[in-house]
Amino acid sequence: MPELPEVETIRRQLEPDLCGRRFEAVEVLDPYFAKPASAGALESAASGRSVIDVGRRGKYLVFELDDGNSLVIHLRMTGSITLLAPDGTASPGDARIHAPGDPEKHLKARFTLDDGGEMLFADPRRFGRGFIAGPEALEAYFDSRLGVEPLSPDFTVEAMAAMSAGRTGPLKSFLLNQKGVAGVGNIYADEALFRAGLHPLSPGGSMKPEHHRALRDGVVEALQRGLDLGGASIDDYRDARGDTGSMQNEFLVHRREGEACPRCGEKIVRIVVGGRSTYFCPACQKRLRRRPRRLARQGGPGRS
DNA sequence: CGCGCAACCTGTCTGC
DNA sequence: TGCAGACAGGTTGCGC
Repeated sequence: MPELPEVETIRRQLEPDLCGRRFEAVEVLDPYFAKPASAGALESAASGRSVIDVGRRGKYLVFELDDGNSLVIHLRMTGSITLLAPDGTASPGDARIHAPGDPEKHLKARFTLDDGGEMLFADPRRFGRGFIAGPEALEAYFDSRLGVEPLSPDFTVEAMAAMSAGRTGPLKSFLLNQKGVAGVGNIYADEALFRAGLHPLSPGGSMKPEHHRALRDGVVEALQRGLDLGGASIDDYRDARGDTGSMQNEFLVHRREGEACPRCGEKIVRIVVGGRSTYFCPACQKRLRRRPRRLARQGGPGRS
């Protein structure tokens, strides 16, 4: 569920209320949450520590602690974080209320704050993870998994060209690979490709300079739109206040199979790419040829 | 190294 | 109503 816009929305809500606060108590209710480390290790490393900063890298939330270590949380598919006010105010999406059946069935971790508030992590599908890491280990962890931050100045047309060069896999898979652009998931990959006018099955390396720019811009615009709307709530997603986002009301193609393309009116099609549902407009998003056009002759404008 | 796909889990919805 | 099967925002590991 949560991709960059959703995670960033949560981060922005947590930051002002969490910075300067101390984790009075930390309870890991499901050992899966702390895997591969132990629940006890996470509890003891985080409890008693104050939060210096709340950051984000790709889809990871990073709570920087006062001892130099960081608590890192990834929501994966269905994880959610809910911040409860000191007075115990239960917001509409309160994980304990939202969960069907047993009120605490999906609650996986509880971080009690020194002002009486609570940060709750819930996750019905149990894919979400939390761990503690020192600065060097954390840098190595992210460096080995994540590429450029798409909303940073580093995400240039040149960067897009470099990371896609020579790739034979489909553009959709390329966007989902976090080592290229960090933070794009299934929703925003479809939206970005539509905005760029690119076919999800076109090979990454088939893009020409104008396509590099179009895709870079498409990714930025799709993510920024999602951020402006507080994320997309298809099913489970709620922000840290328990509210839904509204990006789902403005999907251009994602989950709109059979509906009219907002640009040309053609019916939107659903295919499966890399095991993931993929939606696009067959009229607006034409496939590119296998390889980029070569210079016609040896004597052409050379590479100086 | 790049790529495709199964696996990890649980819940919900659809079709028979 | 019951039940099998498909599908769901992500990432990792394995085989080729």
